[in-house]
Amino acid sequence: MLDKTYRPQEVEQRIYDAWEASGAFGADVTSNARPYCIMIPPPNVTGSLHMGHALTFTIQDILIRYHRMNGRDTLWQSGADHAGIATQMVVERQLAEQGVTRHDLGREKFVEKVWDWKAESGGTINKQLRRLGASLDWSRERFTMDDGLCEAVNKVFVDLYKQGLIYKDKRLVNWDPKLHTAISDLEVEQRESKGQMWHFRYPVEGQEGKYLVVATTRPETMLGDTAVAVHPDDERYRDLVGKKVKLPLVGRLIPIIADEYADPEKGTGAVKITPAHDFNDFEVGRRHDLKMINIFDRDAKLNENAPEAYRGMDRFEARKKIVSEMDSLGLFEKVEDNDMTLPYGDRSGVIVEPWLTDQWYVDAKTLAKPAIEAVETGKTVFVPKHWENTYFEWMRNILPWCISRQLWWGHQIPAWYGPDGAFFVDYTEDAARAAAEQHYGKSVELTRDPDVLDTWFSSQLWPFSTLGWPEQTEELKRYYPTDVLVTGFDIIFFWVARMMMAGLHFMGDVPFRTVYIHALVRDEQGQKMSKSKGNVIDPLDLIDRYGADSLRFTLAALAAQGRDIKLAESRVEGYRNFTTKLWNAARFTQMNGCKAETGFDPAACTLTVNKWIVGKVFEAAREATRAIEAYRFNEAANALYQFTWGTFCDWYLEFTKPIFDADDEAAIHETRAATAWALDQILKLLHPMMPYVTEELWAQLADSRASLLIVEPWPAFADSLLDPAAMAEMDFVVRLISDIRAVRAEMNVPPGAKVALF
RNA sequence: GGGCGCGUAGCUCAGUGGGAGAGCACCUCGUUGACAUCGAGGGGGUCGCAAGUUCAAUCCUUGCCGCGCCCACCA
Repeated sequence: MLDKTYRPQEVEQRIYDAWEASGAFGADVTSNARPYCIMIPPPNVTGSLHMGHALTFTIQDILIRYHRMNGRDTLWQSGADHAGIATQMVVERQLAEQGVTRHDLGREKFVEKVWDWKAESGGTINKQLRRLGASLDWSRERFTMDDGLCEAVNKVFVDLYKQGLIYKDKRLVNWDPKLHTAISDLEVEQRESKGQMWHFRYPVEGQEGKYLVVATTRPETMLGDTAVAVHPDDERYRDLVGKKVKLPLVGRLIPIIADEYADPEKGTGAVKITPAHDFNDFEVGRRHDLKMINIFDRDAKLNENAPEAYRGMDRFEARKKIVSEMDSLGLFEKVEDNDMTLPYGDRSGVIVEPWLTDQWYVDAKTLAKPAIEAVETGKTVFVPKHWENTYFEWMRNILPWCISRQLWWGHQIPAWYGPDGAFFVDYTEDAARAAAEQHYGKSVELTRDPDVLDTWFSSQLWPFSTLGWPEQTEELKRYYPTDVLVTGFDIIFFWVARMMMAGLHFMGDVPFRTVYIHALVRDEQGQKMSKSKGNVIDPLDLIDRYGADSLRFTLAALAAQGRDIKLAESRVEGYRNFTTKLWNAARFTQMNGCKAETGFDPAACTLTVNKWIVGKVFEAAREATRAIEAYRFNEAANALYQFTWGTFCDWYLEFTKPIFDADDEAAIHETRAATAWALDQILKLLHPMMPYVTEELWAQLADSRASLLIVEPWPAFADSLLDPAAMAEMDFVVRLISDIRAVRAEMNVPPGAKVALF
């Protein structure tokens, strides 16, 4: 006999272990079944399960379990991302506690430390994913820095280089002065900020007492000014073009140039040009062949190109000093408040600095073309569709992708430098050496480029690198392109777009047929969850208290398309009650001797009430199927919830009571079988969303039957199962009883008292 | 500046060209038998505002207001 309540804490672990041990999660590359593949968005190796993970992996697991039950050979590829910056920061922080920096250790030792850290702490999220019930193929777990994946990264880099799609360039990058690395545009976060705009007088050369007034939000960069620009049509300054101003504090003479970049409406109409420290100024500098004077070091402190008094000074201190110096020279005109957005590094939280460095770039514009076309022609479809606009918008305006990072943890760039700085990019050091020898006519000392690649450079290969590429494996042939990618909108640019580009370029086909973009999970008030706000709901805590199934079902029920999920704990509680309800319904059937009967034919039921529940099962199954196929998980969840509670428990089980209490053996027999059958269908239908409780009930309701997960097909029925006459009759009875109850309530008829209706 | 999404019951959210819904919360009644993590019943909403299309609009169109997000720019 079943216990009175379901206690998930006591069964989940055991069930998961049994599933995993059975090998049922594994893909079978030799199978004749149609494949179905989802690539897990590899969580950061530093990660631990947060609510966003819980949502995305629940959805993926629902899809995987659903298709597995439908007989597909499912591959849900597991693995983790090495997460360059994030991981390096974690390990550096640990070292800092011991008063050690990575430079004290040296590169090799440091990287060793990171691997040690990974071995010890890197598996956290995988344990947590198991608790959620995720049926990933753990046997194929990959890491973005596995040997095979490293080889793929290496090949992609060298191939693209040889195709002219990767190149080295000296230009401005977003420099993170805290982490001492370049970052890509996407890793820069624009934040609103109240700034100020200062107006300074630059004395015009040879015209005593005449000034050109420039406005700037960044006074400290004036030390690197190499021109002042005015608009060619600006009457106010026309006579000054071609003349020079004397840069205060520095003494350098810099030209006044005409360039359309200067906007007469903004500031004073005259803009100082600092080509080495501003993206727009850089372009102006290129057009006018201006000198580029770099005045910052890697910490964004003033360097030797600044006047002596400023050297070594932090950029913001320098700003104050410059303003006060200009003031005392009588060259400060005014300052006004100015709202602006400032660029912050998304990892470091400090303001990034445009800085002139040598970096490696991908020609994303070229790679984007087929990726745009693939979505335009529907080879890959976004669900919901409107995310395609976001994708197009970014892809059509894509800029070169800076892929080199000045870090130690990651894929080191396969480029080697000769003594004179000439470089050789090749698949192996030997090949590079050979190329160098040919170039120099002798063997020379080579040094490898110390930089590593942006983490996303390797994750963009995930859909095929995990399948063994560049080897032409059976897996690659079988599972690529994958069926669906499930992810949040926040990484459409970082990851989805880049997988599209890489997949099309190297595999000649899209990496996935469908991209399902789900919502963000927010707190009850709609705030983004964050540690600093203290509003984080920990999915593991919810699993502890309510069970994994309750959390999963809640997330599925709230996962409507096109809206963020505001998670209220009361919802989880409500769905926990649902699992209890289901459990007790099963207990009821057990108490009444209902057992699954082999060979039971639902179409052969004779009692109207049984025909009715068979028809209702049919309708629920049809609706759940339709909803899951359409990625409408909330509709599937609600349909099954309403059917299980509102139809099966509230009505059908009540109707069976008088049958079981009477002594019509034939009726009792049929009803027992029908009840057991209907409940079995419910367990199967709920299994993708609530795998644990359904598996436990499946095992307890009949002796020695095999795991629900392993053998049971998803319920699909012929239309003939629906008996319209029985459905109409019973629906009428249900409505009639409801009405009678309402009337009795309205008339205040005491329970048990009889009332005549006319 | 460009784009996207959202405003439905006290709260969290579904939904549809023709009856306005669910869960939670609230009120009334009910515990010997599947389930109080429950059952039966109930109160509560001019579906953001305005105009238009339509026999009919919460739903379609336009405008406005409010909220959120993304991208770009920012001397």
